Formats: sequence, C-alpha cells, structure tokens
Amino acid sequence: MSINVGLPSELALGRRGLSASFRRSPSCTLRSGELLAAPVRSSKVIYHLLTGWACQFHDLPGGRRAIVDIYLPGDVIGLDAVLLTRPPEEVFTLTSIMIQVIDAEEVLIELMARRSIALYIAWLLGQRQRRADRRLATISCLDARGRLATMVLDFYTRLCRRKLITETIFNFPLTQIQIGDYLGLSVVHVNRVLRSLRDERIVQLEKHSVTILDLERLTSLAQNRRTVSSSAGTGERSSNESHPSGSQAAE
Amino acid sequence: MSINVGLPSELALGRRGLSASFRRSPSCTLRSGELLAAPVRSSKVIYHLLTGWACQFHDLPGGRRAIVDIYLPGDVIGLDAVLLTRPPEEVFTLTSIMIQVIDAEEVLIELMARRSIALYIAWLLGQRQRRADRRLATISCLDARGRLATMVLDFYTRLCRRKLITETIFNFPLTQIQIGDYLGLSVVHVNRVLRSLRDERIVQLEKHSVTILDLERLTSLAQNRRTVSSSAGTGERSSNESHPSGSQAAE
DNA sequence: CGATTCCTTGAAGGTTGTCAACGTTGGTGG
DNA sequence: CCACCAACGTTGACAACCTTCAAGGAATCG
Repeated sequence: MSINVGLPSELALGRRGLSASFRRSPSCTLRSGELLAAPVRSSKVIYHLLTGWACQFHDLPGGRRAIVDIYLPGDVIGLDAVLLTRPPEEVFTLTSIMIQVIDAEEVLIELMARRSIALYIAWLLGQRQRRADRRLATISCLDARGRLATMVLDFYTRLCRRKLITETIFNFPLTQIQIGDYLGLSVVHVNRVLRSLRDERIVQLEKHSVTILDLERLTSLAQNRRTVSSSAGTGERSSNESHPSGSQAAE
Repeated sequence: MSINVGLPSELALGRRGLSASFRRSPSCTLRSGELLAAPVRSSKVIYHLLTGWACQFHDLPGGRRAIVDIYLPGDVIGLDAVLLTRPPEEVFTLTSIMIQVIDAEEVLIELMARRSIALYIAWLLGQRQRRADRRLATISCLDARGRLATMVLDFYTRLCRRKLITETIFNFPLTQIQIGDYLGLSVVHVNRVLRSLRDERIVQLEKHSVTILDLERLTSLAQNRRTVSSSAGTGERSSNESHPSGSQAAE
C-alpha cells in the first residue's frame, strides 16, 4: 500500500522503459553549431542526448538571443514542447553530439499509457522546470559575479551528480558570447568579470575549460552579493563609508 | 489511427478527468498574503485555483526574493514539485483565493494511470515551462521598460484567453514591490518607469488596476524598440558616426 | 488615530552596455 | 609553410541604466 516506497521504484521503472524505447530508435550524430531540428522531417520528436552539450534558445525581436537552458549528456530534450501547439523554441548543439530520436506523436503518446513512464516524464518535466525557476531567481537577484559563480557551480554540480566528472576541472564548451546569452550579460562584461574572477584566483575559465580554484569563495559569491575581497582580515571594513546604523551584522 | 486528430480530444478528456477529481476534493479559501502551504498537513498536494491570484517565489540567501511565476484563476499549482524530492519553492496568495486541493501521493499518482490525464498533466507542465522560458528571455534581454510592457501584455493576453476580461482595463493585484520581485528590478525603479509610461500615455498602472492606453506602442516596447517616440526611423543606425553625441533618447 | 505598509521623489554612485579598436586563434587554400 | 579570413577574446573610454540611501506623503487597517 505504501506509495511512498513505491514511487521511487516506479520512477526507475519508467526511466528504464523510456530508455529502452530510445534504444530501439534511430540515433545520429551532429556537429558543433547545428540546429537540432535538422534530422527531423516535420513532426515533433524528443531527443535523448547521449554525448555532448546542446542548448535551447529564444530569439527576441531586436536581434538579442537568450539561452534558456543547457542540456548535458543523459538529458531528454523536447518534452515540454511536444504537446504544445506552437513550436517556437529551438535547440542547437554546443559540441558535436550523439542523440537518439523518438517520434512524439507516434511513439511517445503510446508510451504515456504506461503509468511508470508517464510519472517519469512528469518527473523530468518538473526537473527542468526547477532549473528554469532557479535560473530565473539567479538572474533576477544576482549581479554579474554572482551569476557567473552560480553558473559554474550549477554545471559542476550537475556534472558531478551524473558522474561525468570528479575533479574541479572540467570541460566547458560555451563561448563567452554564449555565456552572455545564458546569463543576460554582454560579452564585454562577461569577459571583464571572468578576468576579475581569474585574477582573484576564484575560478579560471578559458579555452573551453573551467578550473575551480576556490570552491568556498565561489559558493559565497553565488549566494551573497558581494565578495569578501581579501581573505586576510575578517572584520576589516576599511572603507571610508561606514554603515550609519549598521543593522546588518551577520549574514 | 490519426493521433493528430485524437490528441486534442484526449487532452480535453484529461482536463475533464482532472477537473472531476478536483471537484470531488475539499475546497477552501485563503486570505490575501497567506502562504499556500498552510492548509496542508505534510504531504505533497496540488491545487486548482478557482478564484484569485497567487505567486510562486524563491528566496535567495541575501534577503532577496524572486517571484518565479504568477497563477491566475483556472491554473493548476504544484505539479512540478510533486515528484521531486526537495520541496524548496513556495507559493503565496496575492488576493484572497479559493482553491481545491488534491493529495498528490494518494490521488494524483493514481490518476496518472489514465493516459488522458497523464497527457493533460504533461501539457500543463509544458505550458508552465513555456512561461518560464519566455520570462527568462524577457528578463535577460529587455530593459525595465520592456519588461514592464511585456508583463502587462502577458497578463492581458492570459486573462483575455481565459475570458476573464474583455477590456483593456483590468484588475492587477500586485504591489510595486511584488512587480519588482517579478521583474528583477528595485521598487524605486519600477515606480519611476511606471510613471514615465503613464506620462507618455502608454499604460496606466495604479491602485491595483491596469489600463492599456496605447496597445501599439506597448507592444513595440515589449519588443525592445526603445521609445519610438514619433519618427519611425527605419534602418539608419549610422553606426559609423564616431562621435556618439547624437543619440538623443527622446526622454 | 496610530501604525504599518506602500508609494513617490531626489541625489549620488555603482554596475553594466555600447562603441571601437586590436590581439588571438583556428581553419582554408595557395 | 604561409597568407588570409572569420570568429572569438580582450581592453579602454564613456554613457545609459539601475540601485541604494534617504525622507516624506498617501493609503489601509486594526
């Protein structure tokens, strides 16, 4: 009777079911910088990203592009658009990739008849929604340093959780232009902030590779707003302007 | 065999099924400003918002709050969090509301066994994801005027589509503080931009009420065209002008 | 009517975008 | 191997945008 116990195993069952269906499907490879709509004829599909990175973007009138989400190996792409009538978002590859493709209207709708798979798909959708909500909060509340720090930590966490990395150095294929589109910043400013983070020996991001040098300060950047600039003195608030009524003591 | 024809009716079937299940559930009312977690004991639930507005927020360390999504009458709340282990996001009411509550682990998981309901829930999740993606793009790419314009238009569109309004004047319960949290802006700046939009007779937002005065210019603002005051200057960007003293911004 | 909470406005300063120019890299073809 | 090209990275100067701080006015509610 205990559904609490049953749910995780039901999700695992659904995951295996969907994987099996992907495995029975055609797979293909794409080169870096290609649109993910190419291998499709016309109808809706979902993808299983086996290797490589891809990103979903949203172009606004005015020539600006926002990167809405980034997919890593193991992710399922396209679930959210499958049932909607309008197909406005697009995906392109950040590296060369390998994917499996399932036709949505023939196969996926059939699969939804199995409760385990339906639950697993709802779980996947919830997970992606969660990423979007976190990103929304990050972009709304944090300045450029905080956004960059959050981005690095997010990928570090996601890659670790998937066992794709174990070190604090990992491959990171985004160009600075793409980082800007992802964080809502201009390239120039991304560049400046990256340099300052590098100079302060917090994180090193260059040549499509990230090295986390000071995980603690990086985490603090991603949470607080301002850096504790020098690690030496703790209370050394040596700025000329003191807080008049200094109400915020500990944070 | 044509699933293309079958899908919409299957979605409608799922909608009716879920609605019926909500109708069999307890409903309750809440006052403005209350957390939506109150009427629950401990387990996860989903809500059907019958009347009133609510919003989902995300507090970041550092005392800042981001409003991640806003729910209108007819919306289903909580689907994305149901299957995830961590329950980090919270919802509170913007007006007094009336809701129906379904226990997720007992009832919802049972309902997912029906394909029509599973499909409808995936459709709902995709719809909310779509809102999040659009908002992400808006906040990343647009300045304060554009964000405000987009917000007004979004609610106008959503309310129209639900047949909750027919005029260009409608009720809008958010305070300026909440608008700031929703758009990633400070209250002070929200206030200033609202005043300028009012002075320019584009949109009037005061006292929990919106009046769209110039739908055309509002739409153009939401698309990143900065203050097309009168002269519809076409493509003459004149970027080779080395002295940038010219760009008078018609304020 | 006192007490919040919200709205409003000004001044000052920090953060970020734009513009422009140049350096660097990697691929392509002669 | 080298010239060339295109895309990306880097830097400085400057302006626009936005936040913070501060303080007073208006609305709401017990």
